[in-house]
Amino acid sequence: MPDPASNVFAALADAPRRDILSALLDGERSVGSLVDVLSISQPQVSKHLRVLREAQLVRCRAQGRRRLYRLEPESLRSLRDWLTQYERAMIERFDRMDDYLRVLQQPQGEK
Amino acid sequence: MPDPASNVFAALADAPRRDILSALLDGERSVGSLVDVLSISQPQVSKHLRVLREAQLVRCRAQGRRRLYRLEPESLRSLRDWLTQYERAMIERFDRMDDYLRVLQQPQGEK
DNA sequence: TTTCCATATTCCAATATTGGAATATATTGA
DNA sequence: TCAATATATTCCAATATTGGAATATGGAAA
Repeated sequence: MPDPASNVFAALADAPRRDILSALLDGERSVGSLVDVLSISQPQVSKHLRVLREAQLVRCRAQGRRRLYRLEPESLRSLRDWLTQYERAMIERFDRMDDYLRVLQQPQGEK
Repeated sequence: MPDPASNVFAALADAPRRDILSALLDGERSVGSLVDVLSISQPQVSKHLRVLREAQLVRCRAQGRRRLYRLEPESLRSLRDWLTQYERAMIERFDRMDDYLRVLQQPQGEK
């Protein structure tokens, strides 16, 4: 899965990983602290963190023998950018016509 | 993968499926029209559409023997809502302190 | 009804992902 | 150096996902 967008979505497609991100919402946390908060084994947490790291969704710094993980805003921002184009397209269509007219709309792009 | 959020992210984790969504940006399209635009086989397109349908990312209506697919705004909107909580948390933190202070910040939630 | 066209489904082999258990690495303290 | 702590990695069996080929379904036209 080489392209960055696929990595991000695949990383987010697993509930335990979203739980990890959610636990990082209020700031940096060590791996052990994540193990305590979530009910996942330490090796699993480390594996999930690796996936999140490779998707650039989290960043990690060492402090003594702990690794402190925090959210990486950049990756979430590019996700938002991806979403924005769809929202814009929807809004344009909603602006152009109401629901009733949309039902009557001809399909586009047929050969 | 039973929860809706995981379904949405998993559906988006595949580039061909994002290509399909992108092709639907300017309106409804039949399956055959998608096969022409993207370079994927018809059975593959149908399979991808099924995944997108089950994630509620697209809707389908029949017109004669064709199936016309279009984007489903609701699902994208809930994705945006999920994102928003992270953006809010980031913005709050950025408002509270600049980068230099963030480096000095104590980790939270240690036992 | 028979045939054609558009789409969906099934089967299969290859590949990827998951969780658990065990183990490895690295840092700290005695 | 040795032991303890924190985290990461590896190995394995089970399960899931992918693409291709073949086939099935269902509507439309003759």
